[in-house]
Amino acid sequence: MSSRMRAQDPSPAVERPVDGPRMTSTGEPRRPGRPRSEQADQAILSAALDIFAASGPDALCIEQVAARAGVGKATIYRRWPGKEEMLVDAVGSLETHLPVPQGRSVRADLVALLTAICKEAADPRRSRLFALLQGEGLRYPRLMAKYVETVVQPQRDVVRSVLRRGVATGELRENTDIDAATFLLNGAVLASMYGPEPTDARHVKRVVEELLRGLAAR
Amino acid sequence: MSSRMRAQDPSPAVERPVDGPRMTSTGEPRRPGRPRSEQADQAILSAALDIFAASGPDALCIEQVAARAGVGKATIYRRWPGKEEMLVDAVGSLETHLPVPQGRSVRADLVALLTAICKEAADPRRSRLFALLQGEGLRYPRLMAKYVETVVQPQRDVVRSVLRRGVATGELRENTDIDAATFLLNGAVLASMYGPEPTDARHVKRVVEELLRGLAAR
DNA sequence: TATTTGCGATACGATTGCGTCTCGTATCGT
DNA sequence: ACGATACGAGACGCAATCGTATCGCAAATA
Repeated sequence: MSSRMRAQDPSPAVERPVDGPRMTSTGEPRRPGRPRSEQADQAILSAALDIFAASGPDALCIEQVAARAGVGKATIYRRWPGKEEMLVDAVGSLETHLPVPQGRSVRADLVALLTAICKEAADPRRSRLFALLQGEGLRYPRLMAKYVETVVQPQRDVVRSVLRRGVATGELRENTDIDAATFLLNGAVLASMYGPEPTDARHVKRVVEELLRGLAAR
Repeated sequence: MSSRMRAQDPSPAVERPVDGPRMTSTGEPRRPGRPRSEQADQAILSAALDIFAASGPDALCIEQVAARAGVGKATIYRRWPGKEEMLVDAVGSLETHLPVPQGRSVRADLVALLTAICKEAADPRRSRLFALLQGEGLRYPRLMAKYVETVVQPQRDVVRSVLRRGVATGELRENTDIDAATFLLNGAVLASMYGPEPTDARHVKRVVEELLRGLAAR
């Protein structure tokens, strides 16, 4: 859901018969006059993400976004009342593509998942966004919440489901602490984002391996 | 080392006989005139850290720092040429107090260390600093480097030394992947800094426990 | 005491980004 | 055609912050 009622959505409650040209592509009633450009929408959000990644939420300025998107400032202010609202929608436009766990083994599933997450994180748009939100989250709570909802939560949910299934099938200890394990796994990915190295597949494999085996000597 | 030559340190190479009042507390030659106020130094650095934690490196402005420190702007510009140089020294003034590993067991040492690290991280000055640097590190490389040198590196070194000693004493598997384990441990602490919960001692214990035992069923 | 430097305070011009507004043009429904 | 709305472009005034300069006073050396 958008963070703000758009001008072209006067009221979702208004019902109209389906009669072709009066409806937008989303099936809602349409206002007279020239419709807003979907292309401009996308260009703005994309430019916002790029500049956000490059500059952070403070240094990002509407004028830059407008310039890069090739639109006028008014075109942005017509859609969002301010910087943060625009960014919330920009973050919401991100999509997370995670592999579906194959279920052959917890090890294979975790490696596949963490590899995919690290790969996504290698996209500067996401890694910078992520890192910046770590720091600015407190000052941009809605932005932070949107990011967690859009990106973080799905990742964490999949990891947890893999761990839980591992316990169910007996591949993992019965009394495995799912929360602690999730912390360890998420954290390892996280910590890998500091360094300059882009976290290759071997690294992920080693981390999963160590966690499954445990450090303690037998 | 300071990021900048202070005016009162014209040249470390100049040698002078020790003759009491002509020397500063650091034993360096002294200029005529009123010496700079150590109190102002400390007030500025402290205020800078506070405001940095509250606002981030962009929103932090010299005027605010001067106001909170109770000094004039000129007193700041007399010491540092700009914002980043001041912040580098401010970060350098942080001190890390880590417990010395007792060596009774890897488990106990790790729990003690991670607990201390989490506790330090609960200080907003540090946690916000840390989080902000995650995001702004690329734009403030010297600041980031100073923080890593002052805070991160010591922590990582101690954790690694504990793991290594564990391998030496046989408490940990001989072929333990120290790098991967360090990632897991650091990451778990890191990941815990997202949530609103302040990462209590129980959490740390569980994380260490799971990592030592391993998730895999026997 | 004379000199030198630091002090807090504040005024200053320059720069930057904000959010509003107004152009003339383009694209819709009627 | 006509009214309505969106478009790109950019001018405008406002506020914040920058870094410099200048007060008169304080604290040190010589």
